[in-house]
Amino acid sequence: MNGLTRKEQTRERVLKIAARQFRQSGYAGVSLRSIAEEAGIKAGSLYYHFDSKEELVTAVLDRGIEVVCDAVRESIKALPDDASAGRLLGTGIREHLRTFHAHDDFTSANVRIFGQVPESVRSANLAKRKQYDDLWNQLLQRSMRNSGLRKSVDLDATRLLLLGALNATLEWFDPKRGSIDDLAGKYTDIVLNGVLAERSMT
Amino acid sequence: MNGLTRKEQTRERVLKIAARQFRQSGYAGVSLRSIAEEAGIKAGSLYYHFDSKEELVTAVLDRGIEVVCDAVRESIKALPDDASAGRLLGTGIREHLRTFHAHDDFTSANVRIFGQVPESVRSANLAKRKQYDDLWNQLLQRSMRNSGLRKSVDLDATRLLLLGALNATLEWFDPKRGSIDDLAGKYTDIVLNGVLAERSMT
DNA sequence: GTCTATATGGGGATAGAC
DNA sequence: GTCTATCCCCATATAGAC
Repeated sequence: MNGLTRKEQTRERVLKIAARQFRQSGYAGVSLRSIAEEAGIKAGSLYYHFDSKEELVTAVLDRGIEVVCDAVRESIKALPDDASAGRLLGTGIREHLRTFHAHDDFTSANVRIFGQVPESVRSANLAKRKQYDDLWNQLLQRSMRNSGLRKSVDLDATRLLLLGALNATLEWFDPKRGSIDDLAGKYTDIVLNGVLAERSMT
Repeated sequence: MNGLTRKEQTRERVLKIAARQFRQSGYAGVSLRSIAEEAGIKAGSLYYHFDSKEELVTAVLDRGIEVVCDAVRESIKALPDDASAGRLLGTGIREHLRTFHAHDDFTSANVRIFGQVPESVRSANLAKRKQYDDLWNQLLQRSMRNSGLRKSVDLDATRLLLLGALNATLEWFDPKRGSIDDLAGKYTDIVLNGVLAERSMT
């Protein structure tokens, strides 16, 4: 008993398989036949669970954002009001990476195929992406308000640099060659303190 | 006269069209018919220029790396031997972004579809990717040798963070809302100096 | 260099049986 | 819930005319 009806169980199994295949082969490179085959059913049966290929890929893309957005939001809530900029950003970075790689088929499918799905699918997912961007904007503004950040840094650029770097880890990270938390620590250190031996402000 | 034979001109036109379509629709989402149609020829005629779809996409992927690798290598060569870490990294970052966005259909196609092309195509392009990674490793080691970088920073992590962030700009950068050189300056400042108001080394 | 014609196989989606 | 059967369309690649 896991609280899911049989229908929900099958839907869940299909979603996971679809995410992995979309990640590996792209949106057009995956056929409903191949998803169904791996799920142990026939292609026509998928239409009992999803109205179309577009609805199926929409569910995959949405989950890729939701899991990370929810996890980061909750981890930040648990911090004290006066948490330092380093603590805020370190927590956000670590939690993003942890959740990202714990659901890597969904998150990677999102990052990889977002730009190649039909327009209606893309715009539906864009709303969720904006929510996650907003969460990071709040995080950065809170860090700035506490006088924790240099006043000359551009918060939009910081968010874009950071999330771009974090998302890119999906393309190379291998848990056999290092832990997620080590990686989070290194990335946090670089972004907080920079790589120069002696700062050279302009 | 641009020094290209008629055959080479057509091949060049086809490559540019293919790059844009692959970027937008993914590898499997692009048909030779649609490439040919946009190029003003018939699908069968493509086989006079390329042996297969795989050979065509290989040419697109390879150029996406080559243009950037060549540009960054040349820009670094022009620097004095004792160039500072800030100057070395600033130049590399700026030149990467400039070339990346000057050939964005090729570079974006590479970033987006590398993970979804047939294995033989991917491994052929991987050799070129390694060359570019090596170039950045040299750049970072030279910066470190000049005692320009903190000894505790992990150079592999720095390279991965940086190139990940730079590549991700393809997904959002809009020249109408800011210049490439401004962006390069902001990214360079963040990576060199960090975002914290006061450094907190661990 | 590009064309037309064709071989061969796979795609999303639907209808109705069970 | 899942099946089979089917509609209609599109894919890569080749052969040979021009």
